[in-house]
Amino acid sequence: MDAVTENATQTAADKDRSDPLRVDAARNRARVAAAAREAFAELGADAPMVEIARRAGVGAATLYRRFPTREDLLELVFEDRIEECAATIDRFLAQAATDPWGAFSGYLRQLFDLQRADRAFTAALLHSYPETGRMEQERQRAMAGFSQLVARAKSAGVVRDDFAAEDVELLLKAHEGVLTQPGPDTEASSRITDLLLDACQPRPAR
Amino acid sequence: MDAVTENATQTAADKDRSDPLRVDAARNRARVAAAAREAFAELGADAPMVEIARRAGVGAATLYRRFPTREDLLELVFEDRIEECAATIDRFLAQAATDPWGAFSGYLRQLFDLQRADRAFTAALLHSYPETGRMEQERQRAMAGFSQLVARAKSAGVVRDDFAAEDVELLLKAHEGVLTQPGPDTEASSRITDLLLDACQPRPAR
DNA sequence: TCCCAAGTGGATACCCCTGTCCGGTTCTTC
DNA sequence: GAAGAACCGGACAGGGGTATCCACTTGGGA
Repeated sequence: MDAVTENATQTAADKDRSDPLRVDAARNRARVAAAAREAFAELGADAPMVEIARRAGVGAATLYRRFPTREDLLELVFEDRIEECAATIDRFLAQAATDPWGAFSGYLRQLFDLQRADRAFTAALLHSYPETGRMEQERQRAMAGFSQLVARAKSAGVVRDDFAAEDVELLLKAHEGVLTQPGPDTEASSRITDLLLDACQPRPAR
Repeated sequence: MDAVTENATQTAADKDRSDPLRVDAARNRARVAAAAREAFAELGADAPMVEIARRAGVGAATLYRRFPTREDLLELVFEDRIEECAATIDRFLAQAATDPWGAFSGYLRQLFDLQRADRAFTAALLHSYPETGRMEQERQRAMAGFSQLVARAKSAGVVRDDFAAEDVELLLKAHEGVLTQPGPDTEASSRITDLLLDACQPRPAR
């Protein structure tokens, strides 16, 4: 664990507490966050809590004191990912004007890449958080951007008319299925990616 | 558990033993098999062994004596499913002559239906058993039949040229992903089914 | 420097699951 | 219908995970 991000970002997990953490507590909190990021990406959203504590070089109690539930930890980590999605959408929105299909497919491929790199990514995106934290906010921003991408692609006739922006959920789940099943080779992932993207295109008259 | 299938079919699990089971043992064995079928379909291939024993109204020891490993139990149950796949392929092969796309898509829809009805179905089909039991045999028969279906559909120009019969594995995994993720509604399943089938068709020139 | 609230981590209780042991029961054979 | 092999299932050991407790340590204000 070299070069740990020492800035302990205050999240919803302890938004209620007004007084700042003691320096050692803040350090441990950051370590736990980093370990969680790593463990979730590698092991999935159901990575053992003790494993996260172990990676952080911290006792289980310390972890639970700062993050009482798994959800608290997940939320912290997932915010990064969702934010990443929301951030990249802008780049592709710019592209959409001249290259609707490239923007549409490019963004989806980007999502699939993230998904492949992070075993917990799908859970992050699909887990609907009822509470309206930054998480949910960013998620909606990403969805709104994608909706525009879809609308542009549809009006250009490069995406099937009955495609809905919400279908992205379906595509992610499908890709997840390929990644999850035994033998999660990159080849299968890229193959299903191509198939799924093709499925988004207008159907040929038959 | 009414009207249990009392005929204790001898499977590979105890193919070595020559002398027949005692009647009470055979009865329990059949009960375990029925319970396993039910539990795997409902809970997935990782259904707890004790749960199966409980449903069978049998002690854990009895279950383990007859089926030392989970694989033995899975194999028994999966044989049914695979056999079902292999059996239905013939029906669609007949249809393929006059309606290549209908046969191709019909068979895949059939597979997806089975998958939806049985949470362990995908594991049954995708788990590659190295041993050449009846299981593997039937699986290859099903694959051979499907290959013919694919060949016929491709030569008729209704399935994309680069589609390989082995891609069915990919399609099943993708569908499984949609079923597995939270909110396994039938609607999502049929939506992804349509999308995946469309993806199998020849791509429009673009 | 001293003090104590904040913080820590190892120990622990509990739960769920797997797989085995063994004293008691039941089938089958003679 | 008695003997004994086959069989039964509750009890139990063991492994891994979650979450909590508590005696000890440490940071930072007075």
